[in-house]
Parts: sequence; C-alpha cells; structure tokens
Amino acid sequence: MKLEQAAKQLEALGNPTRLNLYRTLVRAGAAGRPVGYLQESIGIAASTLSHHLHRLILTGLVTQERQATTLICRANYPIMQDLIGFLADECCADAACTPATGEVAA
Amino acid sequence: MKLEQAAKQLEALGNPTRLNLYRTLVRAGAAGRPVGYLQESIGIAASTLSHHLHRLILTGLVTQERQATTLICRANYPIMQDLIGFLADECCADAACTPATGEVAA
DNA sequence: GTGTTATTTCGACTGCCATCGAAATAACAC
DNA sequence: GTGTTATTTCGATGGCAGTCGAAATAACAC
Repeated sequence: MKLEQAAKQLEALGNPTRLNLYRTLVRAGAAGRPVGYLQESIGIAASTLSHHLHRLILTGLVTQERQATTLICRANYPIMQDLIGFLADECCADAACTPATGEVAA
Repeated sequence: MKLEQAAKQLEALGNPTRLNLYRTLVRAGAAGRPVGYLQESIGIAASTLSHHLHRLILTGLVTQERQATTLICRANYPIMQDLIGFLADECCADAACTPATGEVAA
C-alpha cells in the first residue's frame, strides 16, 4: 500500500520543525550533521529534537551513523526521490500539468 | 517563509484519508468531482469529508466551485507543482541528486 | 411559501502530537 | 574501575487532529 507509506512520509515532513531539520540535513549533503549540531542550529530541546529525528528515521527519510559518542544524521535522498516521484505521478497521472507555472492567480 | 507554507501543504497531504482524497481529485482531472461522489467513493461521514476538504482548500491544494446544489472539487495542480518544486529544490540544493530541475539556487 | 437534496457547521469524544526537564543509556578517555 | 560528553528514553502537560451524528444552511423545484 504505497499511499499509506507516502502519507507517513508526507506527515513526517509536514511539520515546520522537522521540515527545517530535514532541509538542514539535505543541505549538509553526504557529510551529514551530528545531533548536537542540529540541536544548536535549530534551537530546541535535545529531547524534542530526538523525538523529531526518530519520526524522520522511522519513515526512512533520515539515517543515523554512530561515530564514537556522536551520532551523524544524514538525509536519505532516494526515499525523497521516491516520494517526489509518487507526488509527480499522482499529479500528472491523468491531467495536463504545465510544469512552468509562476503565478497562482486562480 | 516558504518553509511554513510547504510544511502546511505537506501536513495536509500527510493523512491517508486526505491523500486518497487528493489523489481521487487528481485522477478526476479538470472535470473534478462533486462532494457527494467523493463521500461515497471514499466511504466516510459527510462531516468528516467536509472537514478534510476544508483543510485541503485552506492550503490551496483543492478548489471548489458551486453548480446548483452540488459542489465540484478540483485538484489545484499549480500548487502541487510548486510543492514538488520546493521538495526537489531542497533535495538537490547541495548534494548529488540526479538533477531533474534545471536551475538550482546554489 | 413548503419540501427536497447537497453540504457544512456544531458539539462532543478519543487519541495522538509537540514540547519540556530530568533521568538513563552509550561510547569513550583515563 | 571513575568520569565526561552525547544522545535517548521517561513522565508529564497542553493542545490539536480525526471522527461521528445531529442540526443548520444553501440552492433549487414546486
């Protein structure tokens, strides 16, 4: 059931704190960022950050790797690619989506 | 703040019922679907459906048009295009994602 | 006007989410 | 072993989301 999976990932990204978090990790690239860095960068309690990271990890959007006492977090690009693919597929499944849209003057 | 807006839209889609709803509308194309049709198609209480539709409309992902007593709902494609663009941009901002986008703001 | 159909709003309920501080765990240096 | 740093888990709190049925509104036919 792909829809359920997509909904979970969208829900994970559908929170400003987590979206900001994820963006930070994306911008960090393959190097990733330690949890402590993220905590200071975003400015929330460590426990709250851990909670959000856990949610992102559950959906597969983020991975963690231990380096001694530090945990390095990385964005999992293929998952996002898949999610974007799902959205694009849904969006363009039947109708004519013009890709070059600038204004939304509906 | 584009991030807040994107998070709201992602949150709107991050619910199985709403994602299913949105997908149905996307597949319906420009013709759209009346609320009553959606209600039977998805099989939830009318009040619940109205609630979810309202959330989708608030984020701009869905529009409504009255036709006599019937309300026609349509997916708002440009908004989704914009959202996909945001995700793709975030994802490819720094790392080596297969560049599906033409311009990447460095 | 009355009546019918389509949809929303209201009121209420249950449960999960976001947040925090404090305590517990993990990995290491010594 | 003790101690230090980094991170998670625990416990609690406030608030919002999802769901429903019933009542109210909207638009029309008559």
